[in-house]
Amino acid sequence: MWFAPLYPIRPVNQRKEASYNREIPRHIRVYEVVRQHISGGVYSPGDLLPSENELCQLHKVTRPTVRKALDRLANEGFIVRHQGKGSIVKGVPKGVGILAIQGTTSAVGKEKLLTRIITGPEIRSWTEAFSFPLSKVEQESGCLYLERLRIVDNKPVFFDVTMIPNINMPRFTSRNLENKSLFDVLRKNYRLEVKGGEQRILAITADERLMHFFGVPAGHPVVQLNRRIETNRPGFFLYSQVFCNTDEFVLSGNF
Amino acid sequence: MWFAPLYPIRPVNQRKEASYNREIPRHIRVYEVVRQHISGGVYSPGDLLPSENELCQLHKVTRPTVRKALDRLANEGFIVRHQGKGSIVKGVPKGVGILAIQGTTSAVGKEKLLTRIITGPEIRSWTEAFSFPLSKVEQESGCLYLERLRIVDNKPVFFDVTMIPNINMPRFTSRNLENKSLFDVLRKNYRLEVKGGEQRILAITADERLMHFFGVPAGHPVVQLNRRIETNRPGFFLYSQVFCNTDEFVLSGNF
DNA sequence: AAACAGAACTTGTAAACACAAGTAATCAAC
DNA sequence: GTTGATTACTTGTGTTTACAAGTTCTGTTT
Repeated sequence: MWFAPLYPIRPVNQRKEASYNREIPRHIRVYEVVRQHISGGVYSPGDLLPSENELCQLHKVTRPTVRKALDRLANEGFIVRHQGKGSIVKGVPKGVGILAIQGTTSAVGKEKLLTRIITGPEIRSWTEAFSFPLSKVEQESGCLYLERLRIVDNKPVFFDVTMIPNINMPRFTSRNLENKSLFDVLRKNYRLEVKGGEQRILAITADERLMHFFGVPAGHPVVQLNRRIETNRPGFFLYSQVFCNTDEFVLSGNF
Repeated sequence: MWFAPLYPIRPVNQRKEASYNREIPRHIRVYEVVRQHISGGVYSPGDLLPSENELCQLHKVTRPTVRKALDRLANEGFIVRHQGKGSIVKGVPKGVGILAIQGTTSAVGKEKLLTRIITGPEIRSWTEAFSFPLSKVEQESGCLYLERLRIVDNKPVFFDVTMIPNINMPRFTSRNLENKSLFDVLRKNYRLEVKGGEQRILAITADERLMHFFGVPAGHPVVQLNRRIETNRPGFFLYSQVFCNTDEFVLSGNF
C-alpha cells in the first residue's frame, strides 16, 4: 500500500540530472562548513562552537543532522564535546610525525638537519626490499638506490637506505638531493604523494658500517625501521630502511 | 510548562545506583556484540551481516540505534556497507598495529598471545611518566600501576608498564586483567576510547630485569617505546612504556 | 530462452519528538 | 557573603515516521 507524503521533505529538484550531480547530504554540507570555519580560523582552539540548536537555525536543518556533522568532527579530532556545556574547538588535528607518514626532514626541522648523500642515486637491480615482497613488475624494472646520512646538530643520527622502483622516474639519478627532502622532490617533480604504509621496527647492535657512520662503539644498540610506503600512484611503493642512533635523539611521532 | 510523557521510553530502572553503574547506551551495546561476533569468528570476512531490521529485532532497538552502532563499526573498518545490498564483514582491522593505535593484543592475534601480570594493578604515587609532563590533577590523584609480560608462542616478547591516572576508575585494582586486552577492559567498563597519542622510540640494551624476563644475555638490544595515549575523556591520558625483544617478533604497524 | 517490469528487499537521509543528564547562572534563604 | 535550590541552558540517547535510492529476485511478456 502506498501513502501520500504528509509533507514535502526536500525542495523539488529544479532540473533532473545525472547521478553525479545528486544533492550532497545536508549533514555533510554542515560538516564541511564548520570544518572550514575551524581550519580557516573563524573559530580558534578553545572557542565554544555555536550550540547544536543554533547550528540548526543557521543551516536550516534539524538536530540529528547537525549532530551527525558534529559526530564526525569530534571523531576526526576537530572538536571536543561536553555534555551540558557545548562543543569546544580543538583545532586542526595535527599531522603524523616521523614514524607515521613523513620523512625525517619535517620531523626534526629543516634548520638543524643536514643530509649527506653516501651512495647514489643510481640504478640497481633489486636484491631485496627489506623483507617486503616485491611484485613482478617492480622486480623487472630495477630500482633507484640511495643511501643518506642525516646529521642533527653536527651529530650523525639517521642512516637510511631508500629504494624506489624505476618506473616512470625520468632523470632521477641526475637529481641533486643533498640537503633536500626526498618526499618534497618526489611530490614536486613526480607528483608522488605519500599515502601511508607499513613499518617494522626492531633493535639491533651496530655493525661495522653503522659504528663508522655514527661513531659508536661495538655493541651499541640501534633502532632499525623497515618501511614500505604507499603512494598516490596505485601499486607504486617506496621502500626505505632507516637506522637511528637514539642516544641523543629519539624517534617520536603522533598516532 | 511540563507535559506528561506520551509513552514510556525505557523500562524503569529497577534500582537506582551510583553513576559509574549507569546504563550503557544501547547503540554501544549493539556495537560491542557485533564487534565481538566479528572478532570472535561468528561472522567471517566476506559474510553478509544481518540486515539492519533484523538487528533491530535481535537487539530490540530501533533502526537509528542499530545504524549508530554500524556507523561506528564501518568507521573503524570492521564492515563495509553497500546501499541496497547490506553490510559486509571486512574483518578485524589489521593495521592498527602496536605502533599505531591499539595494544599488542589486536596486533598479534588473541590466540597466540598470553599476558602475565607481573605487578598490580595497584595504586601508587607518580614517580614519573616516562618523561612526559604530568598535570597537577594527575599528580595529585596518584596512578594505577600495572606491569605485564606478553608471551607469544611461549616466548616472552613484550614487557610493558602502564600507568593510568587514578581519576574516576572505580574498582580497577580488583579487576582481573590476566590474558585480557587492557584497552577492551577500559572501553567496556570505563568507556575509555583511545583517540591517539604520542610515542618515542629508542634502542637500549637489556638491563638485569629485562635479561631475566626475556631470557637474553647481557648487551642484548631491545626496543623501548614511551607512549602517551589520548582518550575520549578530555585531559585523561594513559602512559605506557613497552620493551620489546625483536629477535623473533618485530614491532609492525601501518600508518 | 531472453528481456523487461516490478516487487521486495537492502541501506541512506532527514525530520520531529521526548526525555536524560551535565553545566552554569540566578535568586532566595540563611 | 555563603549556601542551596531553581531554572535555563547545553549535549546524549532513543523512538517513530517518511521517503530516497541501490540491489536482487521473480514473474510476465516477448
